Amino acid sequence: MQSRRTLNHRNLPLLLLKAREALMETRRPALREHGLSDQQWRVLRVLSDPAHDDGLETGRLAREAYLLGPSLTGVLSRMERDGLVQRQRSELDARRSVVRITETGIKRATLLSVVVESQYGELEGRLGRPKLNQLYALLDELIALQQTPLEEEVAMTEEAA
Amino acid sequence: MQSRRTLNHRNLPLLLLKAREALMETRRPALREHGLSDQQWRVLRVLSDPAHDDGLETGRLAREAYLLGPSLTGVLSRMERDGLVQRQRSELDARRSVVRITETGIKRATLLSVVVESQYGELEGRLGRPKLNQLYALLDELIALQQTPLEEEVAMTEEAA
DNA sequence: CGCATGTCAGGCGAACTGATATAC
DNA sequence: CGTATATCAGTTGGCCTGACATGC
Repeated sequence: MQSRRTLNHRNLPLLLLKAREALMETRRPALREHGLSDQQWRVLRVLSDPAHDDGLETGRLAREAYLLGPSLTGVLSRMERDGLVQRQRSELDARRSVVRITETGIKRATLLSVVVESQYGELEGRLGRPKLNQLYALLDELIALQQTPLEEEVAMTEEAA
Repeated sequence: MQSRRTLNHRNLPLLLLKAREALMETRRPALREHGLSDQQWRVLRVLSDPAHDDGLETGRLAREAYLLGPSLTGVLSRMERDGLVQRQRSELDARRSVVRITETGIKRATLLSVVVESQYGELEGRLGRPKLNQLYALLDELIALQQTPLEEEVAMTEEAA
């Protein structure tokens, strides 16, 4: 017999949150020592890719750093205040804003990358490369799954298009 | 050759965040329709376990719902305002506060459980039970890992104890 | 007394919605 | 014209630290 109002499944979102927090617990102190919030580090990490040295539109940056537009605006103004990035209007399309990492930002990112990389090394050593890859794969699949709408909805969307 | 300031690993915390958000994207609308924040639902879910019908200390509740003490205080006062829970001082130990779910809270939780359960069913159907279990296991292991300090630190801690 | 428990106070960064300039 | 882009304005809920009252 089934007891009333019982949830039969494990709490997957909570499990994901805990796993993330478990990782961030070792990473956060390093970020904070260098004056970065979680979101600022996500942004800096994207911009520190040399491929973006010529700047990146905020729209694309928001997608890659997984932030909403208005949140990114706030994050960027704090980072600009701290000399980590620079913003300027695009010359080609004046609606767009382009963000570029500064030398200070590069130094900060380089420093932190070393720490983060070493923490990945530690993790790999403990969990093992195969399991880590397995985890990546499962997460990728889970994310892709949720982005695939149900069939009825797909049909409707395609009809509308 | 290695390019400068490159991060060689995938961004696992971000991946975990995206996976969580992917799940919550389908769950959140239901929560919001019933006037619950993510954290409120975590709390309600714990309290809706019939085993806690006689109340739960806020300390234990905080651990189980994965919230910090002061955050829980705020969450609970909003939930009390909305008639979902009741708080009262423990009679045995007047330092402690005991939270109990109300009838309204039970109804709300029961309703939402149905939705959430059906979403798990959907997920299982798409991802497959084996992979889901694999994911649980990997996340459990990851969480446990990070809770295990390094050996030196273990030694130091035990020495201190 | 020291210690544990919960709450309060206050500041903060970010989520989020809706409105607004701007320019394609 | 309508659409797209970024920002602004403002509210909110929660994180977090430090202090505090209370009672073990």
